[in-house]
Formats: sequence, structure tokens, C-alpha cells
Amino acid sequence: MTTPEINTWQGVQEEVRRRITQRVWRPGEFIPHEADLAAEFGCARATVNRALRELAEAGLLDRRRRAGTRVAVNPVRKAQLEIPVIREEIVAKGQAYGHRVLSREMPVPPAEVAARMQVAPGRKLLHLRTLHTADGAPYVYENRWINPEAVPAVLAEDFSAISPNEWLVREVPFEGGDFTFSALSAGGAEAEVLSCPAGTGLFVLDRTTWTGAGMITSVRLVFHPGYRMHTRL
Amino acid sequence: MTTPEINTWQGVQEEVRRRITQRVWRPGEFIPHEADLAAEFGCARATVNRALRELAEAGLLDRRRRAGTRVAVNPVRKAQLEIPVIREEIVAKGQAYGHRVLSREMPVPPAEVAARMQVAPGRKLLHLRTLHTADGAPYVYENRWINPEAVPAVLAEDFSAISPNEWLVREVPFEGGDFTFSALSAGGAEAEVLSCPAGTGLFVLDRTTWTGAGMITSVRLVFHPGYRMHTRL
DNA sequence: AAGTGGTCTAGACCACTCC
DNA sequence: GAGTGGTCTAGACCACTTA
Repeated sequence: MTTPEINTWQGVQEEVRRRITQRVWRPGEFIPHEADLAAEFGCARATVNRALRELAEAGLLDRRRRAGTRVAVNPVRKAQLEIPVIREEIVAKGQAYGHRVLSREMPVPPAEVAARMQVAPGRKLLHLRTLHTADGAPYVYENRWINPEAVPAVLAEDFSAISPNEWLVREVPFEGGDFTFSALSAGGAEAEVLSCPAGTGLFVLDRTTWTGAGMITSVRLVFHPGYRMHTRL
Repeated sequence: MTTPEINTWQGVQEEVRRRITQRVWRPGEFIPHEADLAAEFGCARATVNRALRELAEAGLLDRRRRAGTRVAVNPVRKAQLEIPVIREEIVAKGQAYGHRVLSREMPVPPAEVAARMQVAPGRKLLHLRTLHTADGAPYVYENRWINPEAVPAVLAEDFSAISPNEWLVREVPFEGGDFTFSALSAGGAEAEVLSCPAGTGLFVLDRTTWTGAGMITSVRLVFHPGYRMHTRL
């Protein structure tokens, strides 16, 4: 049995992956220590560490100090979704991007929105309803609340030339975000804006974004019928 | 100006993050080379490298050899979704998990399914329709096709004690997967199985899984009304 | 108390890409 | 050709956990 040296972390990772998928190391079993693997592959322990660390992050391995490393029993499937910038997504498909503001108001928000944005009840928020289109056809209906205390400049912008999303990305340094994916049945408003029959199942993305200073914006994106979000593992 | 030493990669990362979000380094700008940063922070270049590499993977930095490192203009938002094992998700909420097989057949699949599973037209596939319940209430309607040539043992299993998903995870070493998230409007079948009115918007996850040897299974999970998938950034 | 993974260092060479 | 990030090494110490 030849044992050619493996001295790149990619190589080590590949070999370890192989041993896991081919059940050389079975789920729940301990695998050799880093030092042993380093000796076997003829490389430094740091190289083995780099390879195993990534596999652990991917959920294929469970690592604990003193205990050792074992093959995960339930490999957690983590799908990495890329949240698209609507305009770029449409342009990438070779379609013409369009965007228009349906309404722009400054009301006292419903209690649920005030809670989500963590503002005192009775404070007014900027409320924008806009539509993104692809080749003129409705693509995404955007329903957004913006906290003008966190982003004062927003009051001077009319969003005729740039969508609120892109404006915010450019102007405000985010620190965190919160995403929820779900589905809804088109009510009157969605049906009209997206030109689809009431009752159509629609894909929905709710997103809330903040900085250290507080909540910036909370948006609901309602996608056109048939929209899919895709990823590969 | 004191410049306390930073000699952990987490510390370096935090400081670099701060300089990006506070616009000390502005979008599109080059940041100092690894060697310079290492000198500034009083740590090894490898430590800086580890910190910056992760930020680049997260989409906050663009790195290129010879060119250098710059702050990303469009920070790509990548949301990492954890695909749940249904049973565990339900149990984690303190509810009682249940599962039952609605139908189990071995038909020639529709052309669309045959294409997705990459089997010759006319070959039969195992078709399973099952329901996962939480405290007795419908949770997920699972519509699955399995390639018996890739997993012969599947023909001997009746899935009364274990769901197809968990059985497959345990028996078959996956190599890759393909996920699509979307929404549909409940038709007669979904409405009946999930006990909801026809026309309800439902969250859908389509998943196809394979090994090097070929396609294993293709499944559509239709979640109960109101289901949400959540992640934080 | 001991053994494991987690990390840092200093130095080195390599791969890629821009000039 | 030269300069940047990408990676490997050998050694060391630390943090955590379990026996």
C-alpha cells in the first residue's frame, strides 16, 4: 500500500471527506488525532487542523478539546443562500430592470412594526411601497419601513433614481441582519401589484437590518409567482 | 494615541470590521497589506491572514494576489440556512413528533421527475408520500422519489418506524445536494393532507441529493401554513 | 493531571497577476 | 519582473474537558 504524501490542506480535506463518505470512518466514530494524521500524511499539524476545522464548520465533524474528533452522526445540512440585489439579479438574466415608488408616507406604524423596529409607540416611521420590474413585468413588491432617526438623510431622498435597498446599502454601514423566509397567499394588495390572481402562493422574504445605533429598516419582499431561490451544496 | 497590541485573529477581525463599518476604510478602497497590518497590530502575518480570509469569505473584502485587499463595494449578503431534520425541529420545540406513510408505490415517474433524477424514461422509481406531524397536527407533507438502483436496500424498508429522510441520511453517504425554496398555492392534495383551505400559500423546499454514483432521491417538502425559516447574519 | 484541539509565531516558498 | 496574498512548517503555549 503506497501512501503518497498529502501536504496541502485541500488534499487532506479531500481524503478525509472520502473516508467519511466511503464509511472508512463511520458516523459517531472517533478519527485519529491531528498529530497522527499529520504523521500519516507527512504534513504539519496546522495543515491537518485547517482541513478538519472547515469540515467541522460544515457540520461533518464534531470536535472537542480533550475528547477528540468524531464523525458527525447527523450531518447538519447548511445551505448558503445568497440574498440577491434585485436589480443585479434581473440584469444578470438579461432583462430590463425597472423600479417605481407606489407610495411614500410617514405614518405612525402599526404596533407590530413598531415592536420589530424597536421604536417607541407613536413615533413616526417612513413607509415606502415600491415595485421592481423585469422587462416591465412585476418582479418584487417591496414594503419597507425606515427609521429616520437612524438615517436622517433618508427624508431628502425620493428614490426615483435608486431603490431604497441600494441607497441604504450605499449610505448606511450595516452591522447585522435578520432574515425570515415564508410563503403567503396573495391578498388584494399583492394580487393587484403583482398582477396575479388573489390566492396565488407567493414567496416572501422579511429582513430587518440594524447597526450598533439601532434598527435601520425592516422590509418585506413579496416575489412574483413562480419565483425560486436556489442553492447547491 | 495608544496602540495596544492585538494578537488574536478574532481581535484583528473585530478591529478590521470596525474600521469597515465606521468607514475608516471606505468601500472600494485598498486597505494596508497583511505585512503592514501585522506590524501595526504587533502580531504575525498568519494571524492577520486568518482574520482577513474570513472577512473575504463573508463578502466584506475583495482580495486578489498582487493587487491587494479592498473593501467590497457591494457586500454580498450570504445567509446561512440550516436545513432542519424535521423530527429534531419538532422535538426541539417540545412537541410530539409523528410520521406516517400516506402511499408507497413503484410507478414509472412523470417525465419531469425522470429528468430530474437522471434515469432513463420508463424505469420505475419508488414513490413515497408521507406526513410529519407535530402534536398530531400536520407539519410537513413529503413527496419523495427514490432511485432503487442507487439504494437497493430501500425496497426492503417500509418506513413505518423511521422517516425516509432519516433512513437515507443514515444509510447512504451523500456527496452533494441541490436546494430550491419557493411557494405554492395549496391544491386539493396539499389542502387535504395539511388540513388547510385550498389556496393557502405554502412554503416549499425541493431537494435533490446524489452521490458520485448518481441521483439518490428527489423530495418536495410542503410545509404547514405559517411555517417560517429563519436566519441571522 | 493529562491529553486534545485552538492558536500564535517566524520564516519560507509558491502562485498568481499586474505592470 | 516584482509584489501581493496563499500556504506550509516546526515549534510552542494555551484552553478546555474529561478521566
